[in-house]
Amino acid sequence: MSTCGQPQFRYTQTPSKVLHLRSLPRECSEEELIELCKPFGNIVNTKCNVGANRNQAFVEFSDLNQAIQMVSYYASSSEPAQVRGKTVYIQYSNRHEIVNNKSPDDVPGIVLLVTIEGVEAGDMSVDVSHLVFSAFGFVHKIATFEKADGFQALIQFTDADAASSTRNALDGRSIPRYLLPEHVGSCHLRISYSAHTDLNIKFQSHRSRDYTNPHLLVNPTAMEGPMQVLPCPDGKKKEPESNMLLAAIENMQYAVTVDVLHTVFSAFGTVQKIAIFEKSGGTQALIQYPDIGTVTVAKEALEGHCIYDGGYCKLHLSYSCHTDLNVKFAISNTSFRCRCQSNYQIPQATLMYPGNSYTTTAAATAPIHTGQVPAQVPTGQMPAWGLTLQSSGLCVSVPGTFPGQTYPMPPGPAYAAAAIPTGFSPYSQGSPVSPAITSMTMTQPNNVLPGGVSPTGYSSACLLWPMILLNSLCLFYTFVMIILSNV
DNA sequence: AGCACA
Repeated sequence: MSTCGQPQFRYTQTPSKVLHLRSLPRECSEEELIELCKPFGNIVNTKCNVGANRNQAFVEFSDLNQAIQMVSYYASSSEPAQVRGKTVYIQYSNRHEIVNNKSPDDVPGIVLLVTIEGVEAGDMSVDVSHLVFSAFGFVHKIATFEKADGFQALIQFTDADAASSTRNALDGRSIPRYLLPEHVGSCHLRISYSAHTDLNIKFQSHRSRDYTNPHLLVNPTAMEGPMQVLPCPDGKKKEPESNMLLAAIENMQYAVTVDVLHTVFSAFGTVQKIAIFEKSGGTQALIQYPDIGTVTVAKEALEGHCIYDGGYCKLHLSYSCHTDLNVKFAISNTSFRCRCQSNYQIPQATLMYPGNSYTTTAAATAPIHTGQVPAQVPTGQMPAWGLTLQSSGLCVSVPGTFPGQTYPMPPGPAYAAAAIPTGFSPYSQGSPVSPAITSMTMTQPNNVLPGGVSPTGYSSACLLWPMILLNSLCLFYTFVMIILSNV
């Protein structure tokens, strides 16, 4: 008959290492929850957004005493527990452990959630993400964002197969070092499925990309970067030596992309940043090297030369008065009409460089052996690692084709020699290209330059497919590098 | 503001 008349105490009687929190702000994140509770102990599990209003949560401490400390602290504190300034109420749960009976991580989908702890958003561009994840299928969309504990990206594939093989292959692995800034410590990928079914990318920007829609507008705010790198007024052009090369490109008969410039200028050392812009009716570019010496070498070697045979895209080089490009976002493709590239450490392929007697093998040399000035390489020589991957006999999915399909590596370099015409896009050299890719690209007469030389820059009329192919092949290299770096 | 498959 003891009618205590206070049924609410029922919930606070038995201590539990699981706490029940209510009156949380809407969409309260796990991070915010942990932030609130971690001063009292070790949190081993959480469950957020529960209840009809999704404003309740559970937090499980590793030890009962930790839960007791938290409850008793706020029971006697004059300051209530708060999240985003909203008072939350804490009590012991009537259960003793959190059961996450449906972990969303295990529900397959086409969108992967990728976390890289210790990597900040600025360290990992969308392009690098694209590079890494395209190895297993066509990446449709990418959205990146910064979390309290690191960098996260949502990667959308064509189908669940591509997503799952990517997850299986890359979860727990690391991104090749050369794709990230030097100061980055660990770069282990943690991959789970996202609950998203279709990412809604509104703009192409430094944080998000929709590769299925090349006509999507570039976020105007993201354009600030390239706008800030406009060169000095003409009068100030003749500045003392600097680590920045200003290139005026004359007779722009063919597209000159950051990829092309990167390939050309990487022959002399590591290219850190590239920006292309229009200036007084002409095209100019700024190429940033780590040091003045490299600029000097590149300037002397390339001054007056043409990127393409026949006097096309003639380079006029001078020292820029800038010392550091402020590039706020990076796009490695001209297809978005925003040609600006920062932290350009993506492996590129060989570019025929007529007008000079050698071929730059940027793929093999520039990103990996930084600062190296390669000796002259005979035209047509394969990048060293192209050979390596071919002889390794690995079976991988060839990007740019149907995801999930696997192709055995053709033995030896004969494949490339047989399939690829002279002067074809350098990406094909030393890389196993599916016949579908080869023929498709070859049927683009616009890609073939006088003298049989094909630029890596494509005519603007057919940007999408070449863009995908280029990126995909590039990514394929990266994927192999991931494998190699993990064996 | 009061206990769970989002």
